[in-house]
Amino acid sequence: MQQQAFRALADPTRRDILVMLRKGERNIAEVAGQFSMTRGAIQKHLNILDEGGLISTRTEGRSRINALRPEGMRNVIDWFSFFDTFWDEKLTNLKNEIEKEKP
Amino acid sequence: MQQQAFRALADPTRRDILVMLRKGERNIAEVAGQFSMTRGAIQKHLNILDEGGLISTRTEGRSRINALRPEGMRNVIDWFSFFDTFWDEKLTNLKNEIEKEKP
DNA sequence: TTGACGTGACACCGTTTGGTATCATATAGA
DNA sequence: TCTATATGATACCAAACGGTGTCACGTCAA
Repeated sequence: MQQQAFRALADPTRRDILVMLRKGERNIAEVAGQFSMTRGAIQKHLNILDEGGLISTRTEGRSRINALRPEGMRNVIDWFSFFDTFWDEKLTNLKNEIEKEKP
Repeated sequence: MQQQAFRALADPTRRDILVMLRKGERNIAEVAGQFSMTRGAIQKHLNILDEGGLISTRTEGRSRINALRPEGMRNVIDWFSFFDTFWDEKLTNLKNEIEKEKP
């Protein structure tokens, strides 16, 4: 799953989608409207983001709503904590803060 | 360059190499010795990590020494600061701490 | 100088990825 | 019901990627 998250983040379009979703949830067509790319391509990107746990999706009528999933980023942050003691401390603290903020 | 860093992090072998380099710098053969993969493949991975700014390399005699480059991670952390205010504050503080630690 | 060693640079191959086009399904609304 | 809309699924293509093998070059040591 962590691997899926890193893979999802490797594509610039997908990172742009995440930045876009920061402003609020969107269905596939709305996301696709912001990119010069077909809906099919955007849908694939959204699927990959979902597999990486970076977004959550739910179906509402005939729309599929995509929303940011901040705790999915924890999988990425987790990895960074492998580094030296300095990083480890800083990132562990950060993770704890994120935990506390979760609803 | 930020894109190169994300791309470099997308491969599990490359992430393992970074974790390995945490223990100290290594030449190509030494890195390759830890993986069931040819030296050529490892060399390619090291090149990609270098392009992403995640490691630094220097030639010493006939050896090429690869070392972790923690500030290269900043390019990645920078991107995460695009998210919400909470994340922005936490990560900005983290970045500042890293800045202070730089020699 | 000779030879072993570490590396850089290619060429090559199979697989994956990014993107498009197309068809099928399901839902909202007149 | 009929129609337009939003999506899911699939096939397909070109390009990029992961990995191997090979050869040439520079460096260290005898």
